[in-house]
Amino acid sequence: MAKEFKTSKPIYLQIADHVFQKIIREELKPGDKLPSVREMAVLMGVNPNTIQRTYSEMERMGVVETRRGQGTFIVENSEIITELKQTIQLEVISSFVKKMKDLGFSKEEMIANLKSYLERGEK
Amino acid sequence: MAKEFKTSKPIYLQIADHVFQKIIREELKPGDKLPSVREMAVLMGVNPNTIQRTYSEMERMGVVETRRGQGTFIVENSEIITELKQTIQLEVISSFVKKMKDLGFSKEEMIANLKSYLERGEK
Amino acid sequence: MAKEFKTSKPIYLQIADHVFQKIIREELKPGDKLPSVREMAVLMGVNPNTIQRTYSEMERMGVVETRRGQGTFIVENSEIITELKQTIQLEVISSFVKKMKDLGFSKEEMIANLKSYLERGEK
Amino acid sequence: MAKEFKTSKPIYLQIADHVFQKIIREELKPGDKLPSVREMAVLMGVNPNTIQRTYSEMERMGVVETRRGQGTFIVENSEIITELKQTIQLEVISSFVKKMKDLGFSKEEMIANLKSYLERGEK
DNA sequence: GTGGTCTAGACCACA
DNA sequence: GTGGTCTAGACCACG
Repeated sequence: MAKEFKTSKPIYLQIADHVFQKIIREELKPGDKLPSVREMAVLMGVNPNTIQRTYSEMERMGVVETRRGQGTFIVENSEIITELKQTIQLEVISSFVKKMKDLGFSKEEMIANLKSYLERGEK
Repeated sequence: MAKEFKTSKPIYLQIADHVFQKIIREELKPGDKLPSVREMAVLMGVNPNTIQRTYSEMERMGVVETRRGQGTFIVENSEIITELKQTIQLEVISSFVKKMKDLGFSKEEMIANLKSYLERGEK
Repeated sequence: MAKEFKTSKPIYLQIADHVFQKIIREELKPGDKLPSVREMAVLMGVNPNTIQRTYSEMERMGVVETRRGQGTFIVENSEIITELKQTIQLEVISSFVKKMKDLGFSKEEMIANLKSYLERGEK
Repeated sequence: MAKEFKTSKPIYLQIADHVFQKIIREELKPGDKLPSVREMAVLMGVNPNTIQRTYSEMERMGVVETRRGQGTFIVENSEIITELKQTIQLEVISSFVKKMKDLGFSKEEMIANLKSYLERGEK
């Protein structure tokens, strides 16, 4: 399916993002089973080691849990998802604000420039 | 002085960013001489080779020029500053937008969330 | 094998030229894998860092791409070969013309002298 | 007069070329006196050390001779000039031919490509 | 003194 | 295994 990866970011994290987006779009819901490591490896066209890392990372983040002999599942606790989204968003925004401030932009300019970027058309 | 670097980004690029910010803040102006490779290495607490790489990269970007046996200088072309600011800003904003989009936010939400973050007080 | 380098030009660029020639002669084709950094270092009798630099430079020129953990490959784009040949040829010719002009030769003399050299038999 | 130098070639050699061209154009003839090192340094806007090197190099090539207490002069032997021109030209042409051959061009192509380059307009 | 190149050897993330 | 980064220390041409 998706065989092209950016070179700038580790593939295992790109795949995690991919799964994470499916969760956000509710294509994957709490309790759903993820494909096995081997299946996913074939699906994504990568080495199983890479998927293993993806699953480990997602488990570390508390998004996913592995049940011995059964597979990997989205955690039942649905709050974790929204919490996670909040946390990541906060990081993204505060990092953005910091960088723009370093460039010498005021709060108003940040918003204005963001708007004009979005209006110029997305990518 | 500045001896702490993030682990995620190469040190030689972090130092380049550091110089760029000085340029943007006009602490460094067109024609100014940068510290010699060896001096800068001591200042930043890294190996001279690392600074060498920083300077090479900045020269490749057209921000800096080396004059044989004399040192490394900010290019005389004064447009470079605004160009640099534009380029960096574009990177920052597009990266922000991409990440927010991945989190499932619409354009309107991005702006709204940024506003509310800024109103809550900066960090 | 090839252990002799000119002193005038950086070794890492001489090795790049060496690879370019293999590409032009089609001993290396789009998609082909280059020797690993360490292998090439042994082959050319230089330090791995030097090869690293060669590969970086070639990637910056768009001739080569690296795939994480797999190695360095000639880019798939097959136009690259003709482009490369064009670019190098342009450099060679314009450098030649410049030098001959500095020696005080007119265009007609350049051509005439080149012809007579070629007719005397190549070296 | 000439204060801009290419970064690719040592300044002391660029100045030697400059003098050499004057000789070819007969603005400087055998027996003529060159400006003193200090004068020339001011003229070219460089460090006297650099001119010193230029003169040494030209003396090594047999184009120039220094007479103690009098200065630096173009050698009286006028053959040396034409010989020198011949030698350099031979180097330039044979190097050009070698490089073009490496690129896979036949003799006819070398001439044809040189012609078309020259017709496209000089720089 | 300046930047540019190179070696030797190390550690790292990634696949 | 792969490439990418970094340190330590050296030599060079140039000004």
